Amino acid sequence: MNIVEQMKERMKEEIKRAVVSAGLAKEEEVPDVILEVPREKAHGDYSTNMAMQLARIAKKPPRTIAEEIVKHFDQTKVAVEKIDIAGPGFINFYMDNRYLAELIPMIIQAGASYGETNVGKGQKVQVEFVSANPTGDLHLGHARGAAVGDSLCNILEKAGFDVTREYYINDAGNQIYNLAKSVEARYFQALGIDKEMPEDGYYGDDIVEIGKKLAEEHGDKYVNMDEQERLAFFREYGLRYELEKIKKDLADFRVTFDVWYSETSLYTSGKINEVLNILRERGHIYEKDGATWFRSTTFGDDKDRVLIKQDGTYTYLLPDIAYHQDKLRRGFTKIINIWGADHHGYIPRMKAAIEALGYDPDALEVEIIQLVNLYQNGERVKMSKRTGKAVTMRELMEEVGIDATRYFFAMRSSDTHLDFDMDLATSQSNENPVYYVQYAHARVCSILRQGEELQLSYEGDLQLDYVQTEKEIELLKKLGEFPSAVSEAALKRMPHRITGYVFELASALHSFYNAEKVLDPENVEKSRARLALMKAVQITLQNALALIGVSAPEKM
RNA sequence: GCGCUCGUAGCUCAAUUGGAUAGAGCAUCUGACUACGGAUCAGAAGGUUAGGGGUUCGAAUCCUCUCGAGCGCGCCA
Repeated sequence: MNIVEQMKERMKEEIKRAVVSAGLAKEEEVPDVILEVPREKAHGDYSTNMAMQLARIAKKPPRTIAEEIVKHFDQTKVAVEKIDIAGPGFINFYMDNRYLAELIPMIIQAGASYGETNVGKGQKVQVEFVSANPTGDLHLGHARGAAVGDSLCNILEKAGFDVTREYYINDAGNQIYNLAKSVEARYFQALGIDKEMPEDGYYGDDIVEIGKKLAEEHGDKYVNMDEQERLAFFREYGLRYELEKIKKDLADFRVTFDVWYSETSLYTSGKINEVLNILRERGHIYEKDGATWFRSTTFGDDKDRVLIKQDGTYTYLLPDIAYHQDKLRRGFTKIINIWGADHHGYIPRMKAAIEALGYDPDALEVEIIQLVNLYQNGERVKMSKRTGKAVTMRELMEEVGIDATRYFFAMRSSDTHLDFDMDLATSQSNENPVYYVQYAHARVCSILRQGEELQLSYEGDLQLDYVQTEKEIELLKKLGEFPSAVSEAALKRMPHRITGYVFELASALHSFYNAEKVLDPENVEKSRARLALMKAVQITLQNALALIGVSAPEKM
């Protein structure tokens, strides 16, 4: 807990004490004190709505209550300079903000760990994201999921959760058969032999590549082979090729996973049969029309769901239920799935399954990522899976750059539709917010370099009294907010809060920079104190950018 | 037809989850120290939060209806 948070806690306690000693409510009746930073600067540094909340309990008008609270509030206990009552009964506190300078040495000492909190209390959380089928290139939507998922994981870790990142590989079922058939067709075509693509084939360039590669490496070796044998080989080959490509794309996007979980492994390990038996024993299974059904309507789903088809094969749902049971058995008390919007209708049946297995359905949380529309040259680029003409994640990284792409996706709340403007994201100008933040960092680095050249050090004893102008106080406040920004973003699963935070911090830095000089050869102590402030800003910018997977360049 | 998500400045998005005069960026307009890096800063203008009704001290946020958009509604994954 840093100084800002400590002060906030002390303020809350003092407000509560004042309420009780004013006789407005008994100790146990006092609602949780909400202490906010008002939007308006004119409303002070902190503000509470306690008087309004007490209106019902104390049976008095809010403004009267506010006056009594203020009367009993001991300013000397906390660094409060002035108190106002405003509007319908807000109590506004104006602080003596000199204490904030203590943040500087604290942040420098914390270094890369600054911003860490323990709101997660070590809770074991599993986050499953991307999980794209290994049948083609990752595209725009996957990129958004990857950026949001990875940022969320970073944030959760920073906030004290024990996070496992997981990718579910759909390497079983129909689509993999289609992959094998598609590879087969492209292989024959590469050899100049006419062969039709399967009906639900994959038309991406990557499959064409695989066909060529196979033809080059193995010639016509597979042409006359037994079809089953041939398809089995192509299946494995295609799968491995696609998976390696996905891993490479994601790693280059700065996204790595702890676990790559194979759907096929659920078949071979017997976990599918096991979960089926459990559901059966619990009475949630029935047979109808030659198929096996899960009575998910018992748990609020629209209709019951087929688990085993007439032909004896499994639907997608069954292994997925087994997978989710496995997650819970591994000791995760919270499992977060990040899904594309086209899967949102799937949530009720998955929750139903978890409940049917005897777990709390709230253990599963699904974050929906809305679809991305791509615009280029002012026109909407329509995506098509069939023609393989979708913009791939690889293209996006190469054309737009990793920093800009990750920042752009992390910037927006993920539950809204997103228009991705390629021209804007590619432009290396002030239209692009990522440069604004990175520029702030480069600027700070530059100042620190020049401080070194002048033989000025921020190490050792500092005279922090020099840090006191309005711009510096603003900057310090922002620095102090970082840990609570992390906690908020983690608890509300909102990575875009961090993007917002880092932008505000950059803004405070630029504003300070234009108003005050850091290096003043005439005043060594002042320069040193301000250099230390710059160091604290540098650390915080780096830590915040790291959370969203954006680099912090020293020069641009 | 039913369900889910959504509709906020000209554009792209926020809004501390029910709080004060709804905020940023871009675009537009006016300015800035012969620049510790001008990819910056200071300021102006821009709104009936799609629309109506309701709940209460108080609503962009909760309830309801209408309009509009996207996505679902398979023994596909």
